[in-house]
Amino acid sequence: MVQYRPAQLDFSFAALSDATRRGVLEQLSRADASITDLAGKFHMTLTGMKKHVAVLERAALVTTEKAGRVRTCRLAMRALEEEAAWIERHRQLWSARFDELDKIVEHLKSKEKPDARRKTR
Amino acid sequence: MVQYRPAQLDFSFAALSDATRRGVLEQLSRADASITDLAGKFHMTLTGMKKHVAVLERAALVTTEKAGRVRTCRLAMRALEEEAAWIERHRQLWSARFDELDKIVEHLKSKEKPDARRKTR
DNA sequence: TATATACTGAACCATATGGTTCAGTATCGA
DNA sequence: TCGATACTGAACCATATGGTTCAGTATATA
Repeated sequence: MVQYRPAQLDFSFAALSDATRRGVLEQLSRADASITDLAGKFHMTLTGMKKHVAVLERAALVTTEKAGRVRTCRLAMRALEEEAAWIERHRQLWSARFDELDKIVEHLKSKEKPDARRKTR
Repeated sequence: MVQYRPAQLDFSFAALSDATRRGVLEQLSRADASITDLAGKFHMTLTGMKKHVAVLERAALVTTEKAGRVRTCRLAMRALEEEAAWIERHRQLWSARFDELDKIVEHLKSKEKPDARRKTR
């Protein structure tokens, strides 16, 4: 039931492109935290941190829930599955392509061997 | 010898956060291409496509070389290794954390069983 | 040599991002 | 009930992004 709208990957890769937000994810992987906790840890105003958390929520990497005054942030269960899938798919495509190139290079090398030392560049 | 400056991940995740650029990577995984090729394929001006390619180069996902009039774009060999590593590391951290939560949930469930049907929410 | 091709760079535009401050509102605890 | 705490929202700011047009420069080609 996961929506594969292209925008989803846009949002999650964009969310991962900021070191503070990657830090927040790392932090949340250790323990849930409030906005105040996170703002303190990353030396930032509450408002600033709230924006980062909003970006992580939009990317569905984090969920939050407010109880009383405190909004608690936690990792989303599905976190990073889609992103890992995209990257893995492409790594495979590409390594296939590089294997091809390797073969071509090997082929060229074997043809060169007979009269080596022709053009170095 | 790969530089692990934090900015590198910033650049590569940012590069991946745009559907056009992901499309360009996909295209390049099939064959090298000139700026003109790519601009045509993605219905964009040369100048616009050149900017996207510049972003992919900054992220070290693509390399380019100019021969005569034509600049040829190709995938960088190292492409996506670092990004995949980051994501995998975190997927592991997080699944560990979710396993913990599962245990806690199981524990609570077993305690609840005696008098189930308490609070549905 | 003249023309077409392929790119490059500057300038511009609208919108997004990453941060702030300031002025609230809501809730907790003494 | 009063003060402190925790967040929220609006407004602002500088810079980045994703695109364009226009005016070049360099290279192929007829």
